Amino acid sequence: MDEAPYAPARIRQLPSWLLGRAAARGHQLVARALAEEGLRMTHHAVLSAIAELGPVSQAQLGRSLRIDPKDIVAIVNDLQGEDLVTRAPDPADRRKNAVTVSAAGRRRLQRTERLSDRANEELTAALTLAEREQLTALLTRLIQPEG
Amino acid sequence: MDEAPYAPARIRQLPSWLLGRAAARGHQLVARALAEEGLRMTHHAVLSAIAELGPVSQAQLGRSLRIDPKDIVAIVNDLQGEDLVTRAPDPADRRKNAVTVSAAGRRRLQRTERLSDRANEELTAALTLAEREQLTALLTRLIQPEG
DNA sequence: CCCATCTCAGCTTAACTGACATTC
DNA sequence: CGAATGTCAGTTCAGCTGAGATGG
Repeated sequence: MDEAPYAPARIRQLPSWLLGRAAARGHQLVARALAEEGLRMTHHAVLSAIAELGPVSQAQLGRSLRIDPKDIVAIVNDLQGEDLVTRAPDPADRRKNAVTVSAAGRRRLQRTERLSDRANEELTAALTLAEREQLTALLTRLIQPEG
Repeated sequence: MDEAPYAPARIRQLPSWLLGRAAARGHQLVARALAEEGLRMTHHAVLSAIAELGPVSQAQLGRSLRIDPKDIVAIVNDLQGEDLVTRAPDPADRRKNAVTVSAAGRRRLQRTERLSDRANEELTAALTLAEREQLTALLTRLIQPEG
């Protein structure tokens, strides 16, 4: 019974299943690496986006990263609690918050980016450089709403 | 401020991030499709694996699908509660349960497989057939422990 | 004795739903 | 008025940890 084949053929071919397993492995690798700096994967992504997009509204952050804007609230709360970002009312549109990375945030980001890069390198260790680029391109098209 | 570029470049290139977003989209599509038949994605995968691997132990199911054997317990409980599978002690090794799909399980599986296939087709609609095969191959190698 | 299998209780993260006040 | 933004409370699913009982 235990000599059964490696993986059931039906399931093994489903993109949704493969994506789920691969994402789980990736999340595990990256999350463990980032835990060293006390950030979760989503927090690191949001912090990185804030650093890159300059003063940015929370709604815009959600659209950029395809994260529910409601979840951005809690994440920015956490980042602000560690003084990694600042949240100020946008003078031009008082509904919005202008979120900006702090100096401490940039320093932390520098370290977490190194850890994240290393974990992603480990995740794709089985692939050649060209294959990694292929994978990136395919996944990017997969998550675009419009082809 | 809201004219910021589509996605932050730093994050957009990380395999772990792309996998997470793509998996989230795939899970949403498939889960909603399967909800029509009252099965969750993991339940459908386990049911499919049981049907394919014949009488199989829970530990073997976990290894095949890369699911924690402890989570298999609850899933098989649910499937058994709906009479989709039977769980009998393995006479050859009394530690094990021999899990088998029932007639009702096969009927349900037939319907959920159609729904699942349709959702996966929708998930990969932006890719050509060759690209889908490429993606499947790359992801498969990504989740293999060895090379 | 060591190892594998199964079960249980509980936790964490990520993502989602619904409702609501504020502002454009 | 309708639409967008931000906040709050609660829910679901997947995956994980630790502990323990049984059997090979």
